[in-house]
Amino acid sequence: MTRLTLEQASEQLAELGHPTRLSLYRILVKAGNRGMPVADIQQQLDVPGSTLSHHISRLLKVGLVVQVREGRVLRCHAQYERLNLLIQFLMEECCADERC
Amino acid sequence: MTRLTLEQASEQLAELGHPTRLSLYRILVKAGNRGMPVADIQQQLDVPGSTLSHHISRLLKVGLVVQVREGRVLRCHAQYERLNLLIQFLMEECCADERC
DNA sequence: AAGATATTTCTAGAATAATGGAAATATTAT
DNA sequence: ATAATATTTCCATTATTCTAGAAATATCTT
Repeated sequence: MTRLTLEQASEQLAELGHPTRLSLYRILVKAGNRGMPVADIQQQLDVPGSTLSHHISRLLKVGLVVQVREGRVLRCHAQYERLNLLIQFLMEECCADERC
Repeated sequence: MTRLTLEQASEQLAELGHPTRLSLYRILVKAGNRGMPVADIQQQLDVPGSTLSHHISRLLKVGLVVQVREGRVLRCHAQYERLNLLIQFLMEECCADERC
């Protein structure tokens, strides 16, 4: 994928637009390529499992996060590429006019 | 202001996370420094006035848009600085780990 | 002052999202 | 097979957001 549609971009923005999810996403960004198991995220965020799971699944749905199973642990990874596309989308046309 | 809090960032992201508002915001970004009157935006977006006003006020609330009255016209302007802060926030720590 | 224009505020109904406990599923260990 | 662990799915409740008509406000024109 090389470019987001308005729909895709607004969906992703909406998912990042929740404090718990934004925090979760940043934890994963910070965790880098090794990612992080759900349990570790939960420890950092201090929310009930079902709530956390709900938020993770929303980030999964829009492709900002990916999960890989490792035994009984599910490891989550931030999808940097998606964030880059989103930022690209936000900056598009930003200089169609004058200085920016 | 030089840095957003998580709360501020998530509020702004939530407001951009709606297709009509994202579209509206991009129209203003594209319009550049001269901005655009509400009526002109309405013509481009084709939504009822009260709906448009609601969306504009949400963007105003988080500082992504600013309005200046010119007679009976209200001219809207995108606040690029805010978007830059937001993008900065999203990219923070992005390379705390390895390649990015 | 009255009328026209631009836009907002009020209001209410419909839709969507957030939260978290309890039950279900998947995997590993004994 | 049973138990233990990790996580999700189900469910119901509460809260928030969306939408748009109608009324209100602000400004300009005559």
